[in-house]
Parts: sequence; structure tokens; C-alpha cells
Amino acid sequence: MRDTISASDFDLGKTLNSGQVFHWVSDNGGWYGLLGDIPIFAKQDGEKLSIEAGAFPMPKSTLKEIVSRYFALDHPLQKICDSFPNDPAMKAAVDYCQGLRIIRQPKWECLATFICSSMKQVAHIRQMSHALRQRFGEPRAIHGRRLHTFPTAGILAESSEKELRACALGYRAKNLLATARLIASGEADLEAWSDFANAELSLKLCSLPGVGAKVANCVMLFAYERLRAFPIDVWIERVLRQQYFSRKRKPTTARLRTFSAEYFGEHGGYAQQYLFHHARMTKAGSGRSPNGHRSRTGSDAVRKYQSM
DNA sequence: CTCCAGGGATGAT
DNA sequence: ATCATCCATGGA
Repeated sequence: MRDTISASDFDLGKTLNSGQVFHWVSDNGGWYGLLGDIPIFAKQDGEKLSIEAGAFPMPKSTLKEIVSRYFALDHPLQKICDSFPNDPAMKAAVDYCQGLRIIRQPKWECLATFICSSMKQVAHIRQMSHALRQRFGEPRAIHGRRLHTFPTAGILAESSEKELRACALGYRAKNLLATARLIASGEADLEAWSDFANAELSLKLCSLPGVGAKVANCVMLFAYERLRAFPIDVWIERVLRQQYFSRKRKPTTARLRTFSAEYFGEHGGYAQQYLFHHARMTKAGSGRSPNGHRSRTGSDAVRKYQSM
């Protein structure tokens, strides 16, 4: 089954390579991956997005609807970018990240992957995600390849810490197993939590083993459509310190959180994703500039916060 | 508040 | 071929 979707202001490669989803593989000029249970080959040619899907039980919606929803083609990117603060760091990131969208991931898959992400770099997270899929997921075929669905919480709940460790999860195995069991037993209900406001959803997520503030914010942003959620990892922390607090020695974590929550506005999660991707791709913020000085920012909006 | 386990890829020497 | 570096959570 194949289809073509008109997708303006969308960059498939940037979207899949920006640290929000970890199982997509680039090949044959496109990308192989799964939208939940559906194996997909997606290829972008300008504003045309061609989709091929392998065999799968036909759901209620059309393939086109499922794909458009997953890649969030309905997000008004122009309007979102207009809502960002107008400072040099933000402008550079927006310029670099055109067409990058925050996708809508299945909740459990997203939560489980980000529990695995703790203290790991993107390359490692990819490996763990693939190992879990191959060991515990269901095979799906497309173009003669075998892809694997992400295992359900029920499947993982019946595995063991040892088996999960065999997927290179390290100490995360214990947390993932414990969380899978809470969900499989119904004690935690990810779908029902959709009804909660941000603060309460965050509390619920943080009550799960292996989920702290950062992971909770990633899950809220990438699986619960909370576009205001602002995950702070080391990359973003460096960007915030260098670009927005250059005069202050060491703002506390709490201070960074308050700042980012108000400064970046209602689509803060998008701002975060753009700053993150830009910093990672340009290696900005990983150290000092050649002359040993830290970069300065020039906007009044920023100075206001630097004095706080 | 501080300290630190944990482990495999990645980059530097 | 070794060595340092990256990384979030949770518990002491």
C-alpha cells in the first residue's frame, strides 16, 4: 500500500534525526520505521512525502491520516516560530531547524525509550531500542526487510532484569521492568493520564521508576502533545547558561527551569527542540570558543533575565 | 546541600 | 591500544 502526502514546511530527515525518536533507519533515499504497528518506508521529495506501508491490520483511519498525525503535519510551524522570543540564539536555531516537527509518538514506546535514555547518548539509545524490538517485538515486513514493533508493557513485564540487561540496558533494566509491571497491572494508565493538566501529568510520570523531571518532560512533549514541556538535558543546560545567563556563574537547576518555563512561551517545547538540535549539530556549547571567551547575547529581553 | 554508581560508544592521544 | 568523556535518576 502506498500513498503520497503533500507536506509543506516539513523536513523528514531533521525530524527523525533530532533526538526525539530512535528507531528509524535511513536507507534507499528514505527512512524505514514503524508508526506503532505499521511498517513504513517514507521518502521526501520537496513538498511531496511518499509513503509505503507493509502489511498490517487495517485500522479505522486511512494511512494518510495516520502518517499526517504521527509527523504532526497539522502543527502551524510558522505561528509556533513567531511565538518564540526574539533573541540571536533562538533566531539561529529557528533558521537551522526549518521543517523540524515534534512528532506524536505512542505513549508506552516513548516512555520506555526515554527511561532507557538516561545517562546515554543518542547512538546508545538507538542500540537499546533496536535490541528491545528484536528480542521482544513482533516482526513486520516491508521491502523484504524485517522490522520489529516496540514490545508492549505486558511483554516486558513478563521478562526479567537479566533479559533486559542482555539488551545493553545496564542499570536501566530494573527501572524499565518495574515501570512495565506497573503499566501491565493497570496500576498506572498512560492513556487515562491524557486527561491530566501538565502539573499533575508530570507528577504521575515522575512517580514511575526511572522517570525524573527530564524524562517526564520528554514524554510529555513527544507523546502527550504538551508543547510547552521543556526538557533540560546537558545540551540545553549549556545553551541556556551560555546564551541566556552569560554573566551569572551558576544558576541553579530550579532557576533554569523557571526561566525556560516563562521565557520561551507557550510552545517552549518546540523552542527547546530547535535549540537542542542546533547545538548538537553545530557542536555549539560543548566547550569554549577559540578565544576562550563565552559568547554574548545582545537582546534586551535576555538582559532582563541575566540580572535576576 | 554533596557525592556517586553505572556501562558502552566515541573522540583524543 | 589505552584514556577521558559523555549522560539522568535515585539513593546514601
